[in-house]
Amino acid sequence: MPPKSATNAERTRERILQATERLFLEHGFDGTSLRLITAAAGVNLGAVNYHFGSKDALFEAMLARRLDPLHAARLALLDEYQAAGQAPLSCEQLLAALFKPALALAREASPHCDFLRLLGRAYVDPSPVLRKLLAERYAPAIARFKDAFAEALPQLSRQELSWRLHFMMGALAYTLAGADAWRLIAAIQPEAERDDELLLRRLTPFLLAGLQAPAPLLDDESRTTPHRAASPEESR
Amino acid sequence: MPPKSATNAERTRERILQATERLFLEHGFDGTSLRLITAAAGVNLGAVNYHFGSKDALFEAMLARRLDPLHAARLALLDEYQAAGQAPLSCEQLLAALFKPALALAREASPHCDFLRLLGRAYVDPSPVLRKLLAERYAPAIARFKDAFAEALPQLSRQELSWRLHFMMGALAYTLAGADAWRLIAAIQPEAERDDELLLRRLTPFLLAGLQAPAPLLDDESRTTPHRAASPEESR
DNA sequence: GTCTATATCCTGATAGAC
DNA sequence: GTCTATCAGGATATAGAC
Repeated sequence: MPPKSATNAERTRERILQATERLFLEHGFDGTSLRLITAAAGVNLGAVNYHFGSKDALFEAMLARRLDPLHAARLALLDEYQAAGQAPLSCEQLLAALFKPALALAREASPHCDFLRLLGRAYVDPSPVLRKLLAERYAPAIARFKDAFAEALPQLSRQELSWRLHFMMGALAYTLAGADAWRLIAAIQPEAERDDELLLRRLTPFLLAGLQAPAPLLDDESRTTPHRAASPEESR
Repeated sequence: MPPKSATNAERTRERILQATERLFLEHGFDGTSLRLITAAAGVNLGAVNYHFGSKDALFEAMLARRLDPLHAARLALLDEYQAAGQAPLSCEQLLAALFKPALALAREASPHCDFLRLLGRAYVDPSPVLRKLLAERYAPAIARFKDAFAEALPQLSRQELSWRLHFMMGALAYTLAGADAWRLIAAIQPEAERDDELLLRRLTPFLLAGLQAPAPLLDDESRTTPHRAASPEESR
């Protein structure tokens, strides 16, 4: 691909993709109209459908361009760790296999793309289009990590583990997305700081402790009656 | 709602609010059109603007109806705990002051309203309308909890605490929202289980451990990732 | 007062001109 | 190949009938 073959068409495509990324971060899928995108990219409305076919396909292309390499790198690192020794991997290692590729790509892509925020937003966006895309595309990669976590945390029941990973995913996605409910609500977050590496280094001990916490004492996994006697209202 | 004194208008209002709650859970703010709402509620489009004035005002009314009592109850419980003893409250107590009113209202409102899911969705929705609403309306309540957490976790710097609360909020909101990225992606979540109380009892030890985890050593390399000696361009 | 009918703008998509 | 002009339907909001 010599500089001459970087045709006008390819540069148009690129401008559309970058505008889509940026606007998606701010407005989500439903809130980002094609007109907003084309206005920001300085291209015509029809160009989107010419290059990508539809809004759905455009967003799929935009996300796949960033997330495919991420998941490939994550699995490669997981493979590497698993090949290194026969003992089960630790939670630290698994978090590293999840975070390090993300950080590397974030550094690589920046400043064109706020990569980690894009990742978070994709995970919390309510649009069925994105949910379905993520579900279909990245299920195998995530399932491998789930199995690895199951080995790292054998004391947890499969159900308990599922929930813990869900909690972890929530803290991660919400934080990355900058879904700043608390920041807005209570000025909780210091103004300037937005250092991806620092953020993940703060997040890691929180998640590790949460994952390794003792399992809660539940009265019975198959509770038939939610006994109101032990209900929290009366106790103090 | 008394059966006879409920005028036609009031019942229309109520049907609109209930439809809005249900559809917002599924589609988010941007994805929930007034047409969708009026079709579900069996009322005319104009009725919404007559009763509420605008889409924004409708969603504000819908959320305030649920979240105002929640935050009032949370603050009342916090007051009660703080009045009981002069020692700083524990994290357990603070989580209880956050969770117990939510659970009580969830039980009360159900099955008309999936209260906790509504709460979570409101926190993760990308729409600026909702973000602004939550920020302006519930800032004082949340700030009080932040101060209380600062007393409960004196070993954490203010900045570290801010992040931990942010992480906690993420796990909470994401889980409550049923933002089922991982569920969809990896069938992580067991099918049937959706028991609010059980969910919060699983979440509590995770959050407690995370909040109380030792603070990361940010300038020391002793807590870097395992297995790999060389981290990619460690420049700080 | 309450809701029907309508107005006006915006959305995603396409057919066809350059 | 790329973009202009335009479509049919959906978006919110309002003017006016009962």
